[in-house]
Amino acid sequence: MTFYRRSDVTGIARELLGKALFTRINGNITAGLIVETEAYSWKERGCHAWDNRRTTRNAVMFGEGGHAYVYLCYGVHNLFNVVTNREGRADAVLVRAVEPIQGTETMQHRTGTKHIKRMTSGPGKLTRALGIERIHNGEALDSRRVWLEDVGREVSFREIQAGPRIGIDYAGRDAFLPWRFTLRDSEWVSK
DNA sequence: TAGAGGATTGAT
DNA sequence: TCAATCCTCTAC
Repeated sequence: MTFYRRSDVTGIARELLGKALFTRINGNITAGLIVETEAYSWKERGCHAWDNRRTTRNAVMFGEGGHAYVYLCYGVHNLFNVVTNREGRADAVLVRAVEPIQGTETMQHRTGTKHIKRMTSGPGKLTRALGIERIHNGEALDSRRVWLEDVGREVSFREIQAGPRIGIDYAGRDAFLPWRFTLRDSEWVSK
């Protein structure tokens, strides 16, 4: 868990590419290889914890790194973040897309889609496929229900593409920070 | 306690 | 381009 407790949130966001996000829901294990992430820091306006704003919703961001931050977006979608940094420093990495690697049929059943390529290509879609809901908010990421694993997928520096984050126009200049990271040429990224 | 709006998605 | 949808957050 020390991996998550560093202050380098953009470094962690890069390093999460190629790692796998697992869930076990009612005995069903599903997993996706992380191919797209975004970094958020309390130091910038894109972040829910900007300027150390502490609310009921974002409370887990202020806890120790290595926990899940799950919140409801637009009243419709659950978005999954990895809380990073030490207690009191509210940083997080949003997982925006994964490549299905286990339990694909279960994920198709949950999402009701035949198009596997579009099934997990977005932050709201991958949580639905993996069965992640707000009850998982605050869950430790070495738990039996939600966890991350290194599955031996090597990611070279050249494979990582950086660009501005999506959907945070309200953040002013901070919306231009190149804090969105994708695996170059992956067919599983959003949009 | 009311009102505005959101780290999205899929249909038009 | 637009509606869905439900809290959360802020201001009064």
